Amino acid sequence: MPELPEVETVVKALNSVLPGRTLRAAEEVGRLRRSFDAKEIVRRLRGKTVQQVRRRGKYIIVDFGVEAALLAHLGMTGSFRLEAAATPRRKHDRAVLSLDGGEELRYADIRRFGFVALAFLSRPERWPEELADLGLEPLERRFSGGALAARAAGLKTPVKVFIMDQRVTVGVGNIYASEALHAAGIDPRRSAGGVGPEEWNRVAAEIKRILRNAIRRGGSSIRNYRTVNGSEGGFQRELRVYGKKGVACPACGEAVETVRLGGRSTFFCPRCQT
DNA sequence: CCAAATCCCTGCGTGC
DNA sequence: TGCACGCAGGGATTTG
Repeated sequence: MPELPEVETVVKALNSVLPGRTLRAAEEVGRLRRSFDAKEIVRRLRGKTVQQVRRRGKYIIVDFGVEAALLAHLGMTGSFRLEAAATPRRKHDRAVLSLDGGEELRYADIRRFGFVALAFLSRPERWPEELADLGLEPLERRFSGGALAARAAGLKTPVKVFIMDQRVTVGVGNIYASEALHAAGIDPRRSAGGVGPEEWNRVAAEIKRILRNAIRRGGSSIRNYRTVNGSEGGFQRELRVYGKKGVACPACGEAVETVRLGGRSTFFCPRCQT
């Protein structure tokens, strides 16, 4: 399931192939969470050339150097492929963008939790308005233990739910939240408001370290995640608690336990997370 | 205002 | 082999 490292990997791959390519046509093949309005996309972007591909949290923005841009979210099972137009389409392809040179950028999404849609930039290089409420980028300098502590003050919300809240920190999803709290030695069930300053420093540092490490590995391929060329990431081999219920904690040997927080399965070691 | 619950969607693993 | 069922979860929406 795509979180920040997976989205970052996809953005890097798109950036190596899309800039300089011109949009010729768009076609909706299946419904998504948001409408892929092919007619309107063509009206605003046909003949326009991709300038760059960016990321904000788990959202992908394709810039054409004009007010209109494409905004995409991979949801749980979204993926992009760049293929020759003659290559047969696949069962779960939902949206197709035809480019110059006889190639198509195809968006596939088994469960339709993601989307590709038109978005508008108040001015070039700014973010679409619908991303205004997003929180700090965890790999930027401003993201720190102090910033997390300030936002968490007085909150009863479980710390794991808190660090997954996209209004606080972007890009941390269910896998990396469990992994970061394990590395930081914090019990995911504790209330965010009760976590101490030094503990927040550890949480922030571990989020940064784990996300960077996962980006180096090309993300984690759990279930359906694939990068643009169809290959899998490698970070899933380094997961220490996620998906490991009953397995010995790599740090202390205690069996990993699971609990539901915020409606999501959460994995933790009852001995080394306190 | 906040937090918890529900929904969306499809594939996969399990039990019978 | 087939079928019912539970589970996976990011984010929007609904409910309490």
